Amino acid sequence: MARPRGFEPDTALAQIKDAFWRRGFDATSMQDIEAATGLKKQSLYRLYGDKRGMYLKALDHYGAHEAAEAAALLAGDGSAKARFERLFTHVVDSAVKDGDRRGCFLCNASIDQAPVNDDTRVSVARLMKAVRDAFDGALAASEPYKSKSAVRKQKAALLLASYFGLRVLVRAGMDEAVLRAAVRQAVAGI
Amino acid sequence: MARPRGFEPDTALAQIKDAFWRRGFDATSMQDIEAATGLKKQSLYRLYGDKRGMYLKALDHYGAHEAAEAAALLAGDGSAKARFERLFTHVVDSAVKDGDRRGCFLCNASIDQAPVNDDTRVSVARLMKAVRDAFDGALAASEPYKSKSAVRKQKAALLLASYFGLRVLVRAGMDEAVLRAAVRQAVAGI
DNA sequence: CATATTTGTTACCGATTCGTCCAAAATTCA
DNA sequence: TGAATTTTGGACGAATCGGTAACAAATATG
Repeated sequence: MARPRGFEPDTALAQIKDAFWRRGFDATSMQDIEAATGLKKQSLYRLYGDKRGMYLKALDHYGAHEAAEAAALLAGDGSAKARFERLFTHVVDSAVKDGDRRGCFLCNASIDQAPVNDDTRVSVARLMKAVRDAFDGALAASEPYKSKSAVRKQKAALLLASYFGLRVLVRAGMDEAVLRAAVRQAVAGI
Repeated sequence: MARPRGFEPDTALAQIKDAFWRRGFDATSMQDIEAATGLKKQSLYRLYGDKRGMYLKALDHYGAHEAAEAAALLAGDGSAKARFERLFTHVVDSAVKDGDRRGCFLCNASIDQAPVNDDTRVSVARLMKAVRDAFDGALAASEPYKSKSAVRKQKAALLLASYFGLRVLVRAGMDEAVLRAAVRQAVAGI
């Protein structure tokens, strides 16, 4: 009894996410979002609320897909070292081979929106915690990290910093040589 | 034969830098800059050109001061490990004790402006190269890095990533425990 | 003192922003 | 067919944006 929706809300949200991911919150106008989705503002506002709502939903979408995919790479089989090598190499490969220089949406949001918007800050904190847990879990796959939680915490902290830093370097356009070197050294220390 | 300037251009630029540092390029309006400096737009435009010019000059100011100060910490005396411990500990201390959660301006610029603005991208690349050189130089203070440039390059790459990642975590509001742990593990690997 | 030049202040410009409102067209189900 | 609901489209508004022009105040030099 009602006209059916002419598009898929989830793929539209994925397109919104991509727009925010590339250019950040402020530099992405509603016009940009209309162009990215092929929809009109009316439909967008009705479905996702205001621009901030779209951004937060896009961030959640990132957590449910890209971040979860990364967590899956860490949760696979193999030693702790093998798991992190998988993740870090994947990051550099997609940057170099696919030319994906968007970096990490969570990382981008941490820098340009978390400090100025409360809702974004709590979303970022929540997603960050999930990433930390995934890192911790992957380390716990091998000794001595499995039994020694203190050294595991410390190692996980450095891996977390290295991971985000790597993705900053990717977005900054750093040369492949440096990215590869960082990955090699990071996994060598596990 | 002309009226003298009623303010100090360098301190005004430092205030402009602080504003952009905190909120990024887009979220910082000319009104914000007026408030930060206590000057009127006319004086600002006359002295620094347009908003983008102010941003680029602020970025340079960061390179000449904060980044140079960090390089000085690395260029002091002591072993390579001691030098990086100095730098990394300083980062965490200023975040925790002084409550400075602005993060790294160069890192912030890499994420929110370098991908969308050419001038910013070249400035970022230039500053990033200076940081890399400083890291490489500090590593070369100790063996085996002094003689083995291959392992030095690799180690420097990870330290660079760890450094930027650490500063992202700072801006994201990460707990002191994690920051300290990352620093301990980072210097332990030197 | 007078003139020249820079600074500081106010007003204003056109463009763009996000968001709302309203009406017409489209489409499915009763 | 008619009722319900969505999409589309434009118009609109209030606010803010970056940037410019014009004018008054101040000061150094002649």
